[in-house]
Amino acid sequence: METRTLEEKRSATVRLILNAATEVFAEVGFAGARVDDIARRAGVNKAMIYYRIGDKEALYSSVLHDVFSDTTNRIAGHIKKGQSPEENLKAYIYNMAKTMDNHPHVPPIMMREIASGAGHFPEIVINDLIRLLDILSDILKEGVNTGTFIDVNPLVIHLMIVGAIMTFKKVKAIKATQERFPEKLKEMVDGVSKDVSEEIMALILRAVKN
Amino acid sequence: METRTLEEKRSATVRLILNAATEVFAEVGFAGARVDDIARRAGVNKAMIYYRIGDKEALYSSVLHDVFSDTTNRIAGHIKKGQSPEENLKAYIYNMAKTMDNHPHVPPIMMREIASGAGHFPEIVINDLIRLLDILSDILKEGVNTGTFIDVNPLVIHLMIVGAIMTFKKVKAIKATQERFPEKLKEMVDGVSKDVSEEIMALILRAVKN
Amino acid sequence: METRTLEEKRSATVRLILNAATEVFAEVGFAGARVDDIARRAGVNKAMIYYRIGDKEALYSSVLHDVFSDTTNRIAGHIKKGQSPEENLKAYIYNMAKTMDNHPHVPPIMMREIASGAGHFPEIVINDLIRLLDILSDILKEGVNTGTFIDVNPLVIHLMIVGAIMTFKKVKAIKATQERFPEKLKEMVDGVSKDVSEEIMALILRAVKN
Amino acid sequence: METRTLEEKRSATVRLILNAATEVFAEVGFAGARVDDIARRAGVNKAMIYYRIGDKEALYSSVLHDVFSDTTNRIAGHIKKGQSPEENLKAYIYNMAKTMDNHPHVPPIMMREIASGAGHFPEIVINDLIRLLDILSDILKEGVNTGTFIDVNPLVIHLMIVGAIMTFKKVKAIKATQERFPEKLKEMVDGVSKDVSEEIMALILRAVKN
DNA sequence: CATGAATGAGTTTTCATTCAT
DNA sequence: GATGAATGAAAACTCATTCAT
Repeated sequence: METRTLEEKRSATVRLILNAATEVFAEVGFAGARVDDIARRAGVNKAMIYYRIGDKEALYSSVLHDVFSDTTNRIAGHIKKGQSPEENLKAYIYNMAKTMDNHPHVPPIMMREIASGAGHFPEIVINDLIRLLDILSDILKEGVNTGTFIDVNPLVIHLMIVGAIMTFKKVKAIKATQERFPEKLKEMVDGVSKDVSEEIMALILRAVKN
Repeated sequence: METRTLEEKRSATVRLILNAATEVFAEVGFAGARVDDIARRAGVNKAMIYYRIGDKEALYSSVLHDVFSDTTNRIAGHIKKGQSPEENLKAYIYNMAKTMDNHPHVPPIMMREIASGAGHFPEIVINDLIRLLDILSDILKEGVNTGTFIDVNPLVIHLMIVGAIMTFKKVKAIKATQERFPEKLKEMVDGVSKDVSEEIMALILRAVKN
Repeated sequence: METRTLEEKRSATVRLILNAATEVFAEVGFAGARVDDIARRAGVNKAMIYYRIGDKEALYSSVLHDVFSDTTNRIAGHIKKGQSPEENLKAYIYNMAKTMDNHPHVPPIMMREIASGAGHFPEIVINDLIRLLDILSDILKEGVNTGTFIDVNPLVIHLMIVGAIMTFKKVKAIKATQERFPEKLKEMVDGVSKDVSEEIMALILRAVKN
Repeated sequence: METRTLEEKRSATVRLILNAATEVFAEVGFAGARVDDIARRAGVNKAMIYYRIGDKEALYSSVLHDVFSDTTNRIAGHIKKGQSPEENLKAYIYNMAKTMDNHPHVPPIMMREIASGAGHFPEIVINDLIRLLDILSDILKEGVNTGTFIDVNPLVIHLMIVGAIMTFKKVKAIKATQERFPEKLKEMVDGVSKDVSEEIMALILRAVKN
């Protein structure tokens, strides 16, 4: 006796598919993913994927778009004109880390995308990423203007931040899963207070502060 | 007129296979790689791969081992007791970047490995990585002892360095290939003087120096 | 403001479906036809086809029946007792050609049906065809009786007529569509005065006239 | 202990595939054919078809080429300069019929090809057909020059011949298979002395002779 | 040693058909 | 009556791996 409209029903199905696909693509990448597997996890018929979204590539694009589109919005929303460059930089890093906490699929998908030359990235996702870099660039520029920051390349800063967060979170996840995780590494991972973002924030600020 | 021994011929064949396989795995990952393709690029018969090395997984392990084994040695060789922590940290970063220049396949393979939970990493490679972290850890510790550095987590530092280098080099490579590369990004990439390692060295030093 | 009765509405829908189906079956044959495609072209919901007509085979039968039923009537109506055998034979050929002009889907459907062993032809259609041959047979017999024609097999005559008309019309249609249509063929097609039926009429008459 | 060379083995496999494919395409057309079925009939692994020939379309093209290429050669070989136009026209018709006897798959394949707009015909096959028409055209022209024939369109003549032979042979084949074959038609088919080619030869000659 | 032939077991994709509303 | 959602079954196609020579 569910009283959902057709529209609701459809988008619910699409949601199930995208979520399952995101999971699978994050775990094993595009080539490693099995459409069968995605359908099973989504609890829908395999043909439904083709009916609603399209072939495997279209599905992957949808996932990329779905996953990255709001990431940028989320971060952009926390950067404010009134705040000091230092506060904004902190917000940038903090929200980046938070987004990756909430969307644990983003790091692996992103890493693989970069690894394979970003060939799958749809225009729109690229634009999101650029918007993100623009935001960081503005923060850094303002910092330079106010004499707070030294002049640094925003891309390098971004990569240091993201590279560290992304990989750290992934390594931590691996640690949680694998029993044969080396003791030495374990210590290092645990050695990080509360959250990496704190540590990274501190380091990046030291690096760029005048 | 061939004056090569069988042994030489064999290892030459193995070399061809490993090189081709490294290329392919770097480009498209394990799941995306086609044994056919590897054989074709190596210029050897496909059955030869099975005869000499084994199945696809064995081939991948061989590649991982082949690719990572000397990376650590190379870096370790440049860290010297007599040098100041600052100089050693610089050497660490510089040689990391250099290694990735010489082995452009390392970044993508590594990124994908981390993305997929490092399930393929053979023990020996893990050990290499730990040895690397140990080296960095020692450098940082000595820096703390001599009052040069503040106390930071070596893993986070490592990831900031490697994440930035790896991704930057890959982004640069993408820029070189894709024509539809966005203008904004192009500027940022080109904005980096000569080599990223310089920029990163400077930033990391500022971050950790007391 | 619709003033159509339900009955009218229904038959209008059925008409849309049959027309679309005829088109599609003519273009790509039974196996090549997609129910989806037929529904889309008809502008009706796919389920409607099943509701109103039945499965794909039932649809095909309906189309065959729909397409062939009046063909015979049309031709039969033009053959008259009072006319000379020669005039009747001309009428036979002329109306055959005319029918195929008005029902351009008949030739391809018929050709394919024959090609695949006429397994789909419903009894009623077969009977129509036989009635047609009977008509021709009568014309030829009367011609023999009046000393006008020599004794020939009506089936062979029919096939010569129909084979030529059918294929010629199809080749002409192909010429109109394909740009890479060979020059030589183009000339031959254009070499035919006004209508093939004229040419064929003349030839067949020469062939059978005493 | 078969002592065939690799080359022989390969072409034997290709032969098996092409023969099976020809059969199946002739029976059910391109869209109706199942690659699985073709492989089964050929007694080879399905993957072999893709390995040796390519996808279903490539297979179909190969079949068309295989089937039509020697048809033309066969007919061309029987047309001689020294012979009278009348003899050559007879040879044309006779050998056309004979070829279709030996290659019973040609008629249905051709009929379906024409029905679907000859979209699959590879250039080379089209050229074969044109060569055939050229031959007929030359025969007819010479007949006109020597005063033997009236001036007629070779394409129409060709279609009358081929349409009649093709369809007659197919109808005869259907008669042999189907038990519910109508009595009337049966008589007409049986009414044809020995071979249709005789009947057609006579009729066409009457039609074109001066 | 080396290689081309061959294949079993998937994997992606399509499509006629049914169902729930 | 009509329609969009959904699916089972099958079809096309791929690929790691083995085999015979």
